[in-house]
Amino acid sequence: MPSRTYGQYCGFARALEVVGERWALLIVRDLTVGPRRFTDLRRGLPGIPTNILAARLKELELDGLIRRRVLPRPAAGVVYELTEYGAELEDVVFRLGLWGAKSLGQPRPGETVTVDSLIVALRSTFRPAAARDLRATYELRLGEIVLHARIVDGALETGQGPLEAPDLVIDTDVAVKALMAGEMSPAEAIDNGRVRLTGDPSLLTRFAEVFHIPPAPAASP
Amino acid sequence: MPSRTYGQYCGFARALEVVGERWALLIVRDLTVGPRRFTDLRRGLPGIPTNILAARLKELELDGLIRRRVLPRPAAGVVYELTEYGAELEDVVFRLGLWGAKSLGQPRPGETVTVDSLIVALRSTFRPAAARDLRATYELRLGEIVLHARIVDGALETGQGPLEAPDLVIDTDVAVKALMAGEMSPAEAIDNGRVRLTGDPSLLTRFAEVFHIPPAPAASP
DNA sequence: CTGGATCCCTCACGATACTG
DNA sequence: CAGTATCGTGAGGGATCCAG
Repeated sequence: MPSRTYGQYCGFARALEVVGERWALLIVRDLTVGPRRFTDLRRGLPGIPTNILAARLKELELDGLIRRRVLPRPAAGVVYELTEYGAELEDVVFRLGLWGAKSLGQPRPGETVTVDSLIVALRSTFRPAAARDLRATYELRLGEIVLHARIVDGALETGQGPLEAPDLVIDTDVAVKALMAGEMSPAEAIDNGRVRLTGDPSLLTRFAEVFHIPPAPAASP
Repeated sequence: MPSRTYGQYCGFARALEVVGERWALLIVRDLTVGPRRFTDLRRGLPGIPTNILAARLKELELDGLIRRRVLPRPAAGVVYELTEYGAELEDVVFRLGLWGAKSLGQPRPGETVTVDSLIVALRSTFRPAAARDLRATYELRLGEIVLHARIVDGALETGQGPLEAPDLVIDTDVAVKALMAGEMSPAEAIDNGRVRLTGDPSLLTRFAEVFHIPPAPAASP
């Protein structure tokens, strides 16, 4: 049952046969953040039918991208995690995400933001060069969503949830995308109330430099 | 009619909404090689229904990835070509193709090879560093498929069809993949007759160095 | 509660025929 | 050559149910 094929002996076509099915790459995206339970994935993929999620997980496991692991006691349960082969897709996920971010205007009705997609957004926009001389911890809040980033020596660590004593808490909404894309300056963002800070305000400028969505090229009609 | 959506405000999800539909990225793949007519694309995508091809082209044009251009006389006709935004996907196509190439075993029954997919394969596996001191022209033949590559000063030029006086003509079949992946040495390839050469045989070794599929990591079960 | 399996319904896709 | 029209099929959407 090798899902639908393209009939071409070609690496790229083969890649699409493996991860080109609907939802598949979104599952991979969330798993690049870390191992996840069935229910975690379901929460992170609003609207995915459970049968589809189960089917994709089976296919991805069969193709060697993910591994199903039964947790030892007392945690009990099952997690899915990327194999090394699956993890090699991280870079593609990052680049495709950056490319797609350029087409992100305003959220459409009903669109939500998930923790893991935001973590991926931070990791994919992270510019080590711009973070060389920075040592800071951030806590980012978008409504219910809370996550954190720790920057040390040009390296980035991210995770869900709050931090004990972050250098800066950024309380915001989807406007953070405009900030990261350079469409809104930190000063503007504060002035119009789209971000509210707790901590060292100068770290917001660094944030926008370190997590940066490159601008789209001029439209060619 | 923004095809099916994922309901997430996320650059990556948006990217999949734009190019995640079946066939869409294969069309982009072929267009990275150059402008193509409807019929060219159809030939390069064996089995694509014409209504699907037409629908994808409309969607991709609407999303600003491709441009429909009516050729001036006397050529007459219509070509599709990537816009600058669409062309930014080239790198993702290359990387995904390399990743997928690792899962390419033997061709499955009925699988074909197309010119443009082979050109993309050459361009994505090309290693400028390995070609620094090389100046050579290759003609590659796989059955009916004929294409060429010209390497000058670490730069690569590719195209369909033969060349006037290539330094080396490589007459082969899908085994060329094993050669590029390092699974078969140039000597072996010649010995077992999977490649037949016309020209300077030593250039075959350079070919395998310059166009190289990196090996897969050890399987992690 | 997690981790799915099962059902039905719809629409995107596949195959083919046909037209400007 | 460059598509449009038609129609059948199966993957995906959505709700519900079940076992450990």
